[in-house]
Amino acid sequence: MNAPSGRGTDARSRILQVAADLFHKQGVRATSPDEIIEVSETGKGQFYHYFKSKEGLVHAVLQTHLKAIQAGTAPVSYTVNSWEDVERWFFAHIQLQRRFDMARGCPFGTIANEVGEGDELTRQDLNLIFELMKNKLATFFTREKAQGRLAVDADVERLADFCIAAIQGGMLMGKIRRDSRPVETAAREALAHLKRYVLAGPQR
Amino acid sequence: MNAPSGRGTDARSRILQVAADLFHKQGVRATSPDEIIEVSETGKGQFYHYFKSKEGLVHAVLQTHLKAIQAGTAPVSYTVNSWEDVERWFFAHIQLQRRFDMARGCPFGTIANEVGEGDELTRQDLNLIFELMKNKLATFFTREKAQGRLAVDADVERLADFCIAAIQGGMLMGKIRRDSRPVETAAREALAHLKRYVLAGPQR
Amino acid sequence: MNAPSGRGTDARSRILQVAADLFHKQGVRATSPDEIIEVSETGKGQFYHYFKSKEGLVHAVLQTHLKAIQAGTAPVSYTVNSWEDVERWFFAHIQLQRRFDMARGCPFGTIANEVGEGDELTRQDLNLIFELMKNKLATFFTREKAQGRLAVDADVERLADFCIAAIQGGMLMGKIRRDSRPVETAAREALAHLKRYVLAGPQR
Amino acid sequence: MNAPSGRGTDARSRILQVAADLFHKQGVRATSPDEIIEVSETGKGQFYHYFKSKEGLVHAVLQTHLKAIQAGTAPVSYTVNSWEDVERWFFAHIQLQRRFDMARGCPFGTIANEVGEGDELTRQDLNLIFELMKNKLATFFTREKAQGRLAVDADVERLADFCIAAIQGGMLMGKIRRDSRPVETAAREALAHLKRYVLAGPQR
DNA sequence: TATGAATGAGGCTTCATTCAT
DNA sequence: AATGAATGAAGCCTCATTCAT
Repeated sequence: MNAPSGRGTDARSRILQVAADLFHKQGVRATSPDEIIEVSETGKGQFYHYFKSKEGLVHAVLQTHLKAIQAGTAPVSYTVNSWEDVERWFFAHIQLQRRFDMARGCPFGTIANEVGEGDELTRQDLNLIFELMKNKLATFFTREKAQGRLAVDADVERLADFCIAAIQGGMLMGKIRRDSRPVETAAREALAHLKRYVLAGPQR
Repeated sequence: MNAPSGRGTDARSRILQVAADLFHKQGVRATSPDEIIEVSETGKGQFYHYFKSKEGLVHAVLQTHLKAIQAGTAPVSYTVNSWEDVERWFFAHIQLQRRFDMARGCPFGTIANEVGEGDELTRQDLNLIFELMKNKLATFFTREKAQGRLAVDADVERLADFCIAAIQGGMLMGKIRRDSRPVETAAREALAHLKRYVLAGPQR
Repeated sequence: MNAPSGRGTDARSRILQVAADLFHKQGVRATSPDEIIEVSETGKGQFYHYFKSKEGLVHAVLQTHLKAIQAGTAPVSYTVNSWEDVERWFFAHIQLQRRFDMARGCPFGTIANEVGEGDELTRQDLNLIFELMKNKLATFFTREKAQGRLAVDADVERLADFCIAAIQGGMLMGKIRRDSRPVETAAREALAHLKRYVLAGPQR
Repeated sequence: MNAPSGRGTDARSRILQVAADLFHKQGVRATSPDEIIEVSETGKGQFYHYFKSKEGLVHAVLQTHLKAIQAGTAPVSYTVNSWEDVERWFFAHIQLQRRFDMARGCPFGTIANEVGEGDELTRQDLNLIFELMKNKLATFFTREKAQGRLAVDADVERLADFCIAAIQGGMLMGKIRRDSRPVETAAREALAHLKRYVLAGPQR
């Protein structure tokens, strides 16, 4: 995602980083190219040189997020190989939100909320991200099930979707209450629900 | 101003209705006073005669929503007196979303997602709405518990928060997938979770 | 100037009073009918019932000032019958300005400054006020001269104009320095200049 | 931005020139960015590219005036090295006013009169200009005094302030009478007052 | 790569006034 | 005499983008 040099401080990366942060903080609509340009200390020309439009930048930002998730370099680890990882996944979201004093929601949820009928591209980009998240969870559940540690009537896909919905909704409530308890509740109840499907399973 | 008769066709109501719809459809930021004025067929002056600013209009819209919830005239019924009502509550949200072809989220969630550090007033307004929603649910759970039909270890407040988080997250996912299944899943799993706390209860 | 009843608190007077104050404080252009209406606690209708336009109000305000000067009820006494009165005249302006923390200039000068090519009516109204001021001063000087107490080469009209210019300029400088010394200086130097024309004169 | 060559035909200079003229003609409040944009044949974007706000433009205009005074390129010469220069200074103001058919006042006085409690920046800018004017006069008076050509009881600072007040007040009166005589009077009387402090002085 | 001038549509708000009751 | 709904032009400013260097 960075320039091949990997310096990470070239204009393109700076714009990308600043944009990601501002989008998270205030949303896409509320963030103007001008603001990004100013904060990233680049020029107008640079902006439109690297990204053909604001929409193009949103795409690039989401791609960057996607790659970070895949590479495991995102602030939240989406790799799930154990029940502890599931818990970690939930609580990492809460941590993230706390880092911003409960004034922000999920970086993807925030952008997702803003997509309108015309933003098909952005919707697809977000879809990819949420699909990836879902798969990471579902894959773990599937494995557990295969090993007889999850109830046969557990629908792994649905459980994954449920996790994402719970954390997204929780973060939204956390943001508007400016209180971490709503998210914590959502996470804990969701976990409690998941655990009901867990079986003793064969000893490893 | 608003005649007690509730005619609903005066400029103020028209603006309020149009604004509520556009805010739901595309968010607050993406909706300009000009657009509201045009669609509601009023004049610029009228807009600022009735609402001192766009923020003031948002406040008025949210107040209207709040009153509609309290009065039971909202498109979703927030009155919960039975487990069927809880189900109805979940599915009414899904219905609402389906009515708009899964292109919109929750009217409150959409606005909530957009609040920034400066929109303290709006945040408070939303808080009131979500508190009300929560209370309606929590009150029912409390009653059930009092009658021995809910497990003693069920935290009614948390269960209510969990319901709201699940439906909010579900609707957001539904919108970005443009598919009703994610919400349905969220609703069903949440319900399943709730039901686990239900006891046989004393015969009436 | 008030309604015949002289109550002084009817809508018309209230508007007039508020307008005079706001015009003095911030000028005519910066004062909107809406602001006057709000502060005077009247309604739109009242405003346009009593004054056919904002310009009409300016006219009425200036007429009121003129009448107050004539009646001797203005905050500054424009009656000049002795050299002490001349001094009083100068220092009353300074007092007035001090009352407003040196944040305002002369009520007439402030309005005068704003007249443009199109405001012929307002210009005439101000002319009348300044003519009146000038006459009050010139009349005194003439009397003094007739009694042999003023040098024969003293041009009474010019001395009067000079007094007005000095105090107007002084007040302007006082306002932009937010310091009373510039006006005081202007007043004192002007007075010193006038005194040079004074003769011992016949004993009374 | 402003090329050192001083071409004066780039957008920024054009805006500055047009603004200075319109501010002088009709005041700051009566001059809209749109009008400046139209007359200067630039675009809205240009305006806000070069000046962050209307207030910023006022600041730039006043800075330009200040520099012109310092550089001696202003329409009125503020350099005073002799009594003829003092006279020239007074009459240059009158000339300036006559050039505009007595329909305008002093470019600085006009802006000064409009400053309100909130325009601290503008007030400071004007202060600088008037201070500069005052110093140019006071410096000359001081020199004269040092050379024994001015009465020892002459307060040079006060005389300078007095000159400025007289000319400012005179111009204001000139504008509202649309007659040059009031200013001329103010100038002549002020000069007469100054001359009273002049001593024969040592022969050069 | 990089800079920043230029463009014009549009966003939010206030203005002065008129009209109907 | 009084109220406040209605109107639309205008005021100040930001937006997303393109262009020339």
